[in-house]
Amino acid sequence: MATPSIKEVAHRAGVSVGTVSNVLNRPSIVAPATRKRVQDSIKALGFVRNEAARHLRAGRSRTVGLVVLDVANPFFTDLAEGAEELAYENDTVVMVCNSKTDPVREGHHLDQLEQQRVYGVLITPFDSADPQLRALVARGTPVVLVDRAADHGGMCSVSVDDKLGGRLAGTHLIESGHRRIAFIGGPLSMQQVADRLAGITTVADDAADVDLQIFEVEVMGVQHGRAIGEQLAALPPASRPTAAFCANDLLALGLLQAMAATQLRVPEDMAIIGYDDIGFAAAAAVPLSSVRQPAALLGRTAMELLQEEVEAGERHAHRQVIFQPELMVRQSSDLTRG
Amino acid sequence: MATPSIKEVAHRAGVSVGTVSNVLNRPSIVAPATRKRVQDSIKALGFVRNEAARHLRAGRSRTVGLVVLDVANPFFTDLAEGAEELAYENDTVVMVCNSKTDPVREGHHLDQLEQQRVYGVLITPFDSADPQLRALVARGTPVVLVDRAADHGGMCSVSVDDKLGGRLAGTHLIESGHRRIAFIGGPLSMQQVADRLAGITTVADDAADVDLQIFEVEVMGVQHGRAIGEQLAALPPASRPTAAFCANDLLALGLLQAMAATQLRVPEDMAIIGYDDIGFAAAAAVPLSSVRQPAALLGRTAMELLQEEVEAGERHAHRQVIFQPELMVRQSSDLTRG
DNA sequence: AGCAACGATTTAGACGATTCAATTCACCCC
DNA sequence: GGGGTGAATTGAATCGTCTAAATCGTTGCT
Repeated sequence: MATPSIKEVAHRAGVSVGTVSNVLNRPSIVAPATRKRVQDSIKALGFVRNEAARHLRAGRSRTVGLVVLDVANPFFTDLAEGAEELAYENDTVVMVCNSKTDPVREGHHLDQLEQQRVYGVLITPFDSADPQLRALVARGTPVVLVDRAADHGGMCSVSVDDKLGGRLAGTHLIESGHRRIAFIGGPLSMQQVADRLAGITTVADDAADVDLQIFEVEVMGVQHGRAIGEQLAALPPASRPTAAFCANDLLALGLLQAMAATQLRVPEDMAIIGYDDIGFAAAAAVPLSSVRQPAALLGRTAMELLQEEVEAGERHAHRQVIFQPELMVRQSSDLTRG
Repeated sequence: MATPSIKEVAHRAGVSVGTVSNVLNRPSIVAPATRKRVQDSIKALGFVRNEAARHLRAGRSRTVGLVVLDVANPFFTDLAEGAEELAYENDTVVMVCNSKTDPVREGHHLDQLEQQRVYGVLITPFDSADPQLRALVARGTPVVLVDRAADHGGMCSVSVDDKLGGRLAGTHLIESGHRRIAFIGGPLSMQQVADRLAGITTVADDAADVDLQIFEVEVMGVQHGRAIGEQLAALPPASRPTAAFCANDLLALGLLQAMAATQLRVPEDMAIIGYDDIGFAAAAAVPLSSVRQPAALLGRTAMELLQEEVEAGERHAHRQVIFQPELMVRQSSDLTRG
C-alpha cells in the first residue's frame, strides 16, 4: 500500500540499493541487462522517488520560491511564467507565494521557504531593507530581488527603471497640455511607487506651472482605484485634476470604472495612464495608456541570475540588471484619438 | 556557515537532541529552565528547522499541491486564495501549479507533486479520467477534484452545476428575444465546457426556433475570444448570431474587444454573457453579464475535503459537493439598460 | 528506610536516497 | 597459473529530525 522504496525495488530486481540508485542517476554505468531488470522492477512496483530523502541527502532542494506582491495582478503572473519557463528547462520547480503587500505574510512565506531549504528565492519585497530578508541572505539562502533594484551590494536584482517610467508618463501628460495631474499609488514606502512618483515629479517640477497631487493608497487594487476615482469625481471641475497617473494598471482600471460610473469622460474630463501594461489594459472600456514593463523577461532573468549565483558559489559577484520601460499611448490619455 | 542542525543547538545548550526536539514539538513537557536555555541557543545559532528531514521522518509533507488550468485567470487566483486561507490555518503550504490546459504540463506537475509526497492534491484536471491521475490516487495520494464533478467514486470533488449555469444563460438570452446564439468555449472535451454547452442546448432545444452555433477554441483566453469575435463580425448581419455565451469571462472580454474594434455595439448588435464573474467582468467597457461561481468557496471547500480525507484515513467516504451558480445580469446582455 | 510513582531527560533507531570506498568477477597476458 | 586490469556491483555511512522506550533523579508516602 505504502509507496515502495528503493530498497524494495532493489530486492525485487535482485540487486543492491546502490545499483538502483545508479540506474536512476547514472544509468550509463550500469550493465544493460541489470539496468533493464531494475527498470522493470521500478515499473512493476510503481516506485516514485522520494524527493524529501534526496533533498535531505543533497542538502539543497530543487524548489525555487517566488514571492510576489499580488498573484491576482497579471503583471506578476506574467513574471512567474517567465521564471517558470527557465526553471522547467533546469529541472527545478517554482513555488509561487503571495505576500499581498503584507510584510507579515511575506515573512511567513520566507520562513516556510527557508525551512524548505529552497534552492533560492526570487522576491518582490515590500521593503528590501527588511531585516528578515537580510538575515535570510546572511544564513546562506540566495536571494534575487525582482522588479526592485538592490540598494546595496548584498544581492542580485532585476528591475525596470521606474523613475524613467514616471518621467515618460509625466512628459506625455504635460505635453498633452495637462496642468493638474494626480498621482495615485501606494504605499509610498514601496520603492517602485516612490520611484515612479519621483520620475513624474521631476518633469512636473521642470514645467513650473504643473500641479501634481498625490493620492496614496494602501494596496494597489481595482477597489482602491475606484475609491480614489469617486473622490476625484466629487471635486469641483475647476480644481479637479485633468489627468491621473496610476502606479499600476489595476488602480487605473478602477479609476476608469469610477469615471464611467460618475459620467466623467475619459480622456476628455480625465486622462489616465496606468503602469505595467497588463493584457486587460488594452482591452478596457477605454483602451488604457500604460507604461510597459517586460514582465516575463524580468522573471526569466531573475531565475538566470539565481542559477548563476548558486553555480558560482563563493566566486559569485552580485549583479543589478535594469530594463527600460516603454510608454504605450492609447485612447485613455490621447485626445486626438477616440 | 552552513545552517546549524538540532545537534549543534543541543550541544550549545548542553542537552540532548531529543530535548531540543521536544522544545520544538512539545514545549510543555520540558522544564522551563531547560526550555529557555534551548530557545536561547536556537536564537543564538540562527537555527531553522529542516523541513526535508521532518518530512522524511514523518513520511508525509505539509505541502498541498493545487493544479489549475490557468493562473492568469482571476477565477483560479480567487480559488487559490480560498484554499490558501484554510491551509494557513492548518499550518500547511499551498503550491500552485499551472497546467495551462496542457495535459503534458499537468502530468509533469503531478509527477513533481508525487515525488514530493504532498499531503494531497487539489486539481482542476484537463481530463478527470486521465490514467495518470487515477494511478496517483491508486498509489495513495489523496486527490480532490476542483470545479469538476467526479464521475466515479474514486475521489472527492467540489464543483458548480455547470449545466444549470448554461441553462441560466440560455434562458436569459432566449427570453430577451435572441434566436441566433453563439456558444464559445473549448476544448469541448473538457467537462466544464461540455456541461455549460449541454445546459444552454437544453433550453435552446425547448424553444424550437433557436439556432445555437458552436465555436470551439483550444484555450480559453482573451486572444481566442478576440479571434472568434472578428470571425463573428465578418458574418453578414442577417445570419450573424445576436448573442454569445462564452464559457469563461476571458473569452467574453476578448469578444467584447473585437466588437469594439469592429464597430459593433454591445448589447444592441451582440449580447454577451461570460462565465465565472471575475472582477474584471463588471469593470469592462460594457459591464459584462456573467454566470458567477463561488471561486474562493470552491477552493476552501476543496481543502476542507482534503483534510477530512487525510484525517479519516481508511474510514473516509468520498464526497461530491456541488454549488449553484448565479447569473449576474449586466449591460452586456440587457437592452433595457445602458 | 524503602518503595512507588512521576517528571525530566537521554538514547537509539528509523525515514529513503545518495555516494564512495571496497569488493567481486571475468578476462587477458606473460 | 599468477597477477593485473577494469567494469560492475555492493555495503555502509550519512543527511537532520522525530519518537518510543529506557534511564535517571526526586519526591512522597507508609
